[in-house]
Amino acid sequence: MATEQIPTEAGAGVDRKTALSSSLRHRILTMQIAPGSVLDEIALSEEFGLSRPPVREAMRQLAGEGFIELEANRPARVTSMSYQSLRDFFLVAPLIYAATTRLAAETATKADIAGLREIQASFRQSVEGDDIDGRVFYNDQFHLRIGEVANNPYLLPSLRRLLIDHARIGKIFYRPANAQMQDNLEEACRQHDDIIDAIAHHDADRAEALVRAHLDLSRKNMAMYAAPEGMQVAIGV
Amino acid sequence: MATEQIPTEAGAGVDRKTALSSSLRHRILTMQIAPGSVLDEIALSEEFGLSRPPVREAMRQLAGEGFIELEANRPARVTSMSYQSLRDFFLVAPLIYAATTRLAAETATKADIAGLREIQASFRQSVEGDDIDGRVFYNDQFHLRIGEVANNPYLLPSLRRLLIDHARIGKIFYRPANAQMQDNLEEACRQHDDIIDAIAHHDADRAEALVRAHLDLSRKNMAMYAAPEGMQVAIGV
DNA sequence: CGCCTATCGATTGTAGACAGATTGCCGCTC
DNA sequence: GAGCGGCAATCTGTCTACAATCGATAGGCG
Repeated sequence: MATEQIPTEAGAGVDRKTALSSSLRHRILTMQIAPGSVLDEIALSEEFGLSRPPVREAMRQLAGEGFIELEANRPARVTSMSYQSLRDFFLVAPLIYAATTRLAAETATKADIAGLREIQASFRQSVEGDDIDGRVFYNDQFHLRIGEVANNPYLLPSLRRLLIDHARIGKIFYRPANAQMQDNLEEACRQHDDIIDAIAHHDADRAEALVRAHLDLSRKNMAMYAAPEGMQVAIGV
Repeated sequence: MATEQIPTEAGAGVDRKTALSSSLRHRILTMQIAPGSVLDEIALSEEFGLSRPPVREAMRQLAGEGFIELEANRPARVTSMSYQSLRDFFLVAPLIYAATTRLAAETATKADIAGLREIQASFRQSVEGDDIDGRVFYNDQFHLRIGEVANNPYLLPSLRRLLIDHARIGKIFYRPANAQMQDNLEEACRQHDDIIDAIAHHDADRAEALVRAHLDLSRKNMAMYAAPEGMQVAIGV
């Protein structure tokens, strides 16, 4: 267990607790830690040079965000996934994604657009390179940022929860399997660009349509067994 | 500080940490602790006979649920509310409430219906009596239970977040001010009954329409300054 | 031979005490 | 007299150590 790889994406050298949280989020999103796995408090405290209480605090927080599940007198486990999860996901995702994207299109500033383009640049780089975890991570960051631009505290919790499993579903299904999937990936990348454009032009209708198509692409990319049509949403603010 | 009043609604004598969480939730929902108030770790640890670490754990959890807000090296504060909050609330609430209610109508079992009726009985009792906190609390429980019946892990986080402010908005505006408001309150109570009926008959369309009307009633019950129309949702599963 | 039970080990939960940061106050200087 | 700087008190963040609970294994009984 000398593998001391600490991928603290934010590079928080001093704040080890933040590093712990970020690292765990990243590992869970990229399935370095599989759904259902147990998390050992002592191992984590040693890895990050902390004692157990702050580790436990971080656990509670991650549990609140939906990354892990806690049970009394039992070890923490990474939130599990099932076929039911997939069904639930594709039922709700269009609803939430469409709503956040619409709101983002209405309120985005130039700084917001710049931030989105920056993330998208990293995503495109991951797509062109062979960085699977990067794709998963920056796709997550992209949609999360849209949610932050939308800036509605009631919508964000569900978006965050969706994004966790969006990343994990992606990690499962977006393997470099065949040429068709590579095409789809590049299509997804173009859709990101188009979504940014629509948001930049405050075109909520187009942004919503694009994000729906974006989700449909994900859905079609995997076996159809778990994919209902999803809720339709028409927003008239 | 001999005031050892422990209003643990669940009466969890042994599990003091659960009692702490439940009590804080209840106090925040009923605005016994006002938005923006600071929470003193030491005072809470003394009140519930705990040391600070478990109190801090509970704080992290409550922060994840949206009840309080944490900042580094600063005291925990109850999540604040603003005019913007009200606007955001009525924009998103119809979307989430409609979706959860539809799903509940599709999946509810007889046991679920019985549970809803039980909560509704307590709500009606609070309405007929003069128990304002009871109204706030059981209305919260009613809609939360519908969310639990819907049983979609991606929808629940936002519903929970909405319900926090639904309760607090209710506490602000549903004072026993005038006869009109009393009428509205009784109307809301009848709507609850109707919603249960619609769910029991698996009539998703009717359930959705009812819950939208239910929210409109809330919206009309207060000054119109903060109330946009809200997003429309049409669900075709 | 199989099932139940009791004890042991390991892990979770908690307590009390210590370092680091922040805020408010007081005194000093201009 | 007003503004700035330093000091102290308080609170947050953390650590070490102890208690309680759970799971597994081994032994005994039917």
